[in-house]
Amino acid sequence: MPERTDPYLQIGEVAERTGVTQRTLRFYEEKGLLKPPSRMDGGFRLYSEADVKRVTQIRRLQDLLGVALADIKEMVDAEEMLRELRAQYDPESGISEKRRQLEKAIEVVEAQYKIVQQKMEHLHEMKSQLEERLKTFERWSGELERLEDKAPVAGA
Amino acid sequence: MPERTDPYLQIGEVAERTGVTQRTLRFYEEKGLLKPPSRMDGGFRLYSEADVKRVTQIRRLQDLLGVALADIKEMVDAEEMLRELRAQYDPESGISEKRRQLEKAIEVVEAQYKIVQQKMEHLHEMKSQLEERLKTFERWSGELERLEDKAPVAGA
DNA sequence: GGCAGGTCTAACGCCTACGTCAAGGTTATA
DNA sequence: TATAACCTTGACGTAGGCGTTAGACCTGCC
Repeated sequence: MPERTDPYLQIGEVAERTGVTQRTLRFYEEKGLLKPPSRMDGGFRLYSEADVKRVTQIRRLQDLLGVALADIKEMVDAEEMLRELRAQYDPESGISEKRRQLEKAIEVVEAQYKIVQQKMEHLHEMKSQLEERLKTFERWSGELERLEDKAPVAGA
Repeated sequence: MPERTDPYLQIGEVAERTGVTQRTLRFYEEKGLLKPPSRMDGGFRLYSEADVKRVTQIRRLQDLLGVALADIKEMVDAEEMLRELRAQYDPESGISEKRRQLEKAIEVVEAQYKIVQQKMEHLHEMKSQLEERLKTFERWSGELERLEDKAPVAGA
């Protein structure tokens, strides 16, 4: 009788593994970014590995794209729809419903894609500029060195 | 007698041209992100073109790097030091002082550079993943279409 | 010199994304 | 069965980044 369902995790472990606080996990749940996890009899939250992934995903979107949690909710909601789409893969019910969901998902992902692209372009520009500046600095540094050789520091 | 100094701008124009509010401009000044601009006799702020550039620079750092204004202050402070370095380009006074300033500037710019690089790497990953997903969506879309052909929508 | 429209400072407000108690219930282990 | 370690739900607090309002002042123009 193997209790092989999933190695469920308590909130503390999830917090440790994801690097966020327990408060943040409850907060995300409150805001609908994480679906309410299952519970032990006593009320303790039990998270799955999928939840852990979801959290790291959220953090990446926050950090990389710098978008608000409300927008991130849109994105993860779309993901959730996709899970459902993939799960109920019976071609029986609601094909047009599925099409609508799929189109919504495409929309969201494409929006995300555009943000990523724009960011990358702008970052590329910025990178070039920074490289320019670093080169300038090296030149200056060389010039300063020559000046120091000619006129050694006072007190030396 | 040409009054050719600089076409100085009032706060409203700067706000319009940079896309930030007047409040934001005063706020940045308060926080040391913008040096106190000159004033008209009556007290109205008079900004230069350099100030406009500074503002757009600040916004880019905010938007692209997502760093706090305090950190941005460090960056723009370094820039200011460089202006000074470039301005007083007499090799007379304080060579070692200049070296220190230059090294500080290099430090700041390199830090910024690393942030940019990391962001770009992560964004690149994310981009690949998004492309994968879009391909998957296209496949699904095709499958759905075939299903719809076989079993036309109810009500048609 | 009077009016419209722009600007000034000061001060309080607000939203986001959590931090930080407090008081009490749960679980595992000895 | 008791005790340490963990978790629960409130509820208030906070930091950053401005928004908004009030009341007064300036500027340009007729």
